[in-house]
Amino acid sequence: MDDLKFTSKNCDDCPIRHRAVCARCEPGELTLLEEMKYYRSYEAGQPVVWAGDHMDFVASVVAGIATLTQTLEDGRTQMVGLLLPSDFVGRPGRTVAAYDVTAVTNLTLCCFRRKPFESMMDETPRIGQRLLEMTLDELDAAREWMLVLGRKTAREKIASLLAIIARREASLHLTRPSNGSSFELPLTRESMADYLGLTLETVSRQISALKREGIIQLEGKRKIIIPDFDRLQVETGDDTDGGFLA
Amino acid sequence: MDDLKFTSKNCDDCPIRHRAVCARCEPGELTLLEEMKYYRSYEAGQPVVWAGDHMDFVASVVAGIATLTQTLEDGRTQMVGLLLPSDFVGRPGRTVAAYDVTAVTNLTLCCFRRKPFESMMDETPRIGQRLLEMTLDELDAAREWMLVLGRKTAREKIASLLAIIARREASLHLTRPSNGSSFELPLTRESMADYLGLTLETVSRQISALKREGIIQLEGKRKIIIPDFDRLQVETGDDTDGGFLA
DNA sequence: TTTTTGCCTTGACGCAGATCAAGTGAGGTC
DNA sequence: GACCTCACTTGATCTGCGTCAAGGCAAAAA
Repeated sequence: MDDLKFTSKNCDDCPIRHRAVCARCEPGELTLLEEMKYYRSYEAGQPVVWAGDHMDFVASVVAGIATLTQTLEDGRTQMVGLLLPSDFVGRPGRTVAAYDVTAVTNLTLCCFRRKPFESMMDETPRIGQRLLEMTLDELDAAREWMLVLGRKTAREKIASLLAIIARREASLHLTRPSNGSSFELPLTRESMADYLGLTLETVSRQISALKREGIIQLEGKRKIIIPDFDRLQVETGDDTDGGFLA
Repeated sequence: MDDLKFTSKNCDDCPIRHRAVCARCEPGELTLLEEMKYYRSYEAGQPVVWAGDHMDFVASVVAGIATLTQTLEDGRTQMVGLLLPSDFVGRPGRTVAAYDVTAVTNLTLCCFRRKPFESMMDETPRIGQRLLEMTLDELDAAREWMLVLGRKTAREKIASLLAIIARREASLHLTRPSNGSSFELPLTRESMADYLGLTLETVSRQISALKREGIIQLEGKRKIIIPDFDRLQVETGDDTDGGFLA
């Protein structure tokens, strides 16, 4: 775990920046939240909760990456969400986890007990509004992923995933994805397969193919370099007019 | 179109029951909403909006069925949502439609101009709360569908769709899905294929197979009878312990 | 009545991706 | 140094579903 220092008593210099409850808040507005929050850490690979477990807290991701997955009885697994720092876990008004949550890397959560969080929400409409915004964004992401899962080829799926990670990586540095950008893959081949609705062998083969054709470069097994982002973008099968939503 | 009579001036006897804004509201609380609402009708097959269009209203479905779809440039189509009466269309804070919305049957929407709706939301936290709940439900549905799209076989996909429709149908009559229940399919084979990430031929073949094996019965092409709901449930591949979320 | 149109079914065939299986290579432990 | 394990790669084969093509049937149009 990183050496995060959790000393702040108000949101402005809170290092956590759990988007739902801290970003943009009025100074002093969230004193109660500050008082009821606490932290939990998980090792890479550890489960956070299992679907069906009782869950008496909601949380936001402080550091690390977690996944939301669903599993059929025969073991088939589908990842339904990827949780990055500032993402929200759990759902007000529900006491039972709907999905398996697993730490992919070492993970720190900033937790709030459910009950006080819910009454806080009642008193501070701002929190509910932020949560609504975030949930709508997640819904859009889920729907975009439905298109990927339902209609794209294995190759397009891989390209889509890489493009999404590259874009997200770039947005951390407040830039557009550019040529020559590189990043460390946070997921194993198997996790990628679970996200894309493929097998790990197919993931491996398609990554090899993209590499062979020079669309991506590999350093080791996990570091990806994208020499020409537009070329990768073409492989996703998406509209090329760069049409981001206004 | 049905002969709905839109005469009511408050929510209690409003025949519309747009869940987001009317259900459970305090009498008189939503007078402003009542004043700013208006209705639009669409014929079966008509587009409501195209992705990318400017959209100056939000709405809820009064009668009929609509679909949300996404399309790749080469024409591959994926349905990402099915809108039934009381479902909400559009999104506060966004002026551009993210998906194609199409009327499947004849359709009536109850619309609110965006601006007044948004200020109404600011003044009436209850509306935001309802919208958050609904959005979270939609998110769960989208994620459940990701599992269907990513990991289920064609046969399981069809069974899942039929089970969902049967359940929804039953809930309209406030019962659990029972043996011998029947319903009219609201979708063509092609729309089902778009929803399930299949081709219409595969949909047709799998429906024929389920019929041949007596798991479903057909009357005409659209009327489905389910002699034994548990047998259908088995075909979905889902957990059998009937585990609904608490 | 015949023709057209929209929606659906069924068959034959091919291929993308799953499955099964063997092998590689880096890091860790003894 | 020898051995193990874990993540990944690659090959051979199989198969579920897509693709292409030819009807069928009922309602609407002519």
